[in-house]
Amino acid sequence: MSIAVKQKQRLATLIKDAIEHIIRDDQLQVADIPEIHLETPREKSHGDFASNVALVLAKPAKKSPRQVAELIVEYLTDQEFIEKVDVAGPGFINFFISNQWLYDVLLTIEKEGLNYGASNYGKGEQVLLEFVSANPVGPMNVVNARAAAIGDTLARLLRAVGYNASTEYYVNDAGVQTEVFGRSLDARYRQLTDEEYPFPEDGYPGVYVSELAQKLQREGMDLSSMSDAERVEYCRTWGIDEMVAMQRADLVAFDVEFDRWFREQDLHSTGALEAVIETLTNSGYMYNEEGALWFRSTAFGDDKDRVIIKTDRTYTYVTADIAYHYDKLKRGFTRLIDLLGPDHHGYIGRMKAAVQALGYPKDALEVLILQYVALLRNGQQVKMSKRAGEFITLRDLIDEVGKDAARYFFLMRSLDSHLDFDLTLAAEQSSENPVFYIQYAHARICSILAQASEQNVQVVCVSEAPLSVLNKEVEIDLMKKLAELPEEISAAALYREPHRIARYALDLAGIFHSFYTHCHILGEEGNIRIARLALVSCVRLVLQRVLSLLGIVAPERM
RNA sequence: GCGCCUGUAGCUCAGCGGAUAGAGCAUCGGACUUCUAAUCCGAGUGCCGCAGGUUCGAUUCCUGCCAGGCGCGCCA
Repeated sequence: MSIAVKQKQRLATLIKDAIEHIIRDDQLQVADIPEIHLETPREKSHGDFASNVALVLAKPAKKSPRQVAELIVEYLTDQEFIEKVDVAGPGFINFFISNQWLYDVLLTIEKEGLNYGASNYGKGEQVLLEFVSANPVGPMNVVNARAAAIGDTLARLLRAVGYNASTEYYVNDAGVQTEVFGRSLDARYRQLTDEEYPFPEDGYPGVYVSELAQKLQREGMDLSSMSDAERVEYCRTWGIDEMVAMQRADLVAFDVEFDRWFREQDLHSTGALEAVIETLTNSGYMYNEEGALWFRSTAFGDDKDRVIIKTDRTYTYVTADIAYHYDKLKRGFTRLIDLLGPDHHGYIGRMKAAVQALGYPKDALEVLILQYVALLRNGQQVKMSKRAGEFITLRDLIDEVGKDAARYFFLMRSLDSHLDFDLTLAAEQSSENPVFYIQYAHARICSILAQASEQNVQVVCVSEAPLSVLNKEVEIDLMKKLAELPEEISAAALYREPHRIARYALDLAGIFHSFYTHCHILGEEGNIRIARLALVSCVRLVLQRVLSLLGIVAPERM
């Protein structure tokens, strides 16, 4: 349990004891005591922690909130660590407590190091996080890039709170689009020797297909002796393997590595679709109508039933997706998280229905919807046309603004937010760019610590440092911020809100920069210097911790 | 028509049941003989889309409406 949470519990217990005592003395008539909730007020004059119990208790007690608050304060047993208790505003009880807990935070950070803030909420539960899963017939776009950053950091967060999280990329290598892709590649290949050769009307227009054709000419098999069908099939499989390899390489450059790349084709070749259809049929959720086989997803709240086998006896894409999710569940994952684009929200109902029809609980599947990204350059929206094959890819983004800035910009907003990504700002290496602001804080600390060691300044471990000299306002602010991290990590992981960590990093860097200006370290002597060195080394560890959760480099020099 | 997301400072967005609604950018004015000025300090700005409801208390929860984005196939 984090130090901050411990303080809250300590105070909550005191309050509860006081209320019980008040009831025993018949000063207050209430049926039961509400849950005592302690919060950290944003306003410093409201103390270190505050409680609203009196406001909640006022009505059942038929007294004014302030009267209740006064009564509680009166009954609080004296504690050494409590310096002052106020009743303020409409009836809040504000606690001012001694700084010892903040020094304990520093000790904890030193002890836990880069694991600071970890917990065991997940208790090792097996979670499978699926994200990106872009079609292997084209480069990844900016929504895929956003999904990559969010999904990857979410996985890191889930691991930090004790889940056994795996990541997976589903490769749609079996659909009709892959056949179109095969024909497109074949046509471009033929055009290398025959300029007149026609390009399919429904073909993929992007230049990457032509580039792939040139690579095929250099490295692939000789296609001249093949039949038309053989050529297209070869182009399809060879081309998709190439595309997948490219996607994987781009994601690696983005510091996103998947535990597994799952091929849809494997479901088809192992008979997984037939198997899942049989399972659903045996459970009574399938019926024939108008020459097609339907899944009664409305039995679980979906808008309409879904076709599983079309009249032409082929499967719909939903069929493979159901088989895929069944496969995930059978592998022992008790919670599946899918991170999808906004155009897939209609898909939630049918997949949740499928999971239930297969005998698993409804919330075994959790679908997170990511909203769109608009790219801005010099204040103008960047126009993209998928038809013309003109759009900014993940690779372009990394080349233009760098991996760290790109990840930060995707992670700084909530999933629900329609993100405006300002390329000009992200590429800027200046104070306006939040990424550099955070990294600069880290570099500054490294510089101080390096100079301390050059100058043979005594650096002791936190447990031996005279921490009680850390009592200036900005020092307290800094330690309080450090104390918040464990709760921030839990909230970010459990509510699937990675942007909390991006914001936390920015806040922490801001307080550090202010501290840096107001409090010198190497220029000071004795206890102050020793204690501040201990403090900044803790700040450095925490910055490293949050940057690594965000997948952003913590540079030693800038 | 139905569904999802959004509407908060000039701009981009936090906050999502509590006390005087915040941050960055933009604007203006200060601070480098001392650990990196990629920094700091100060200044001001808000019918929290509109209207009801729940509550001791609503930007936060509920309902309706308005506006914007995106979906709604025996496509994937």
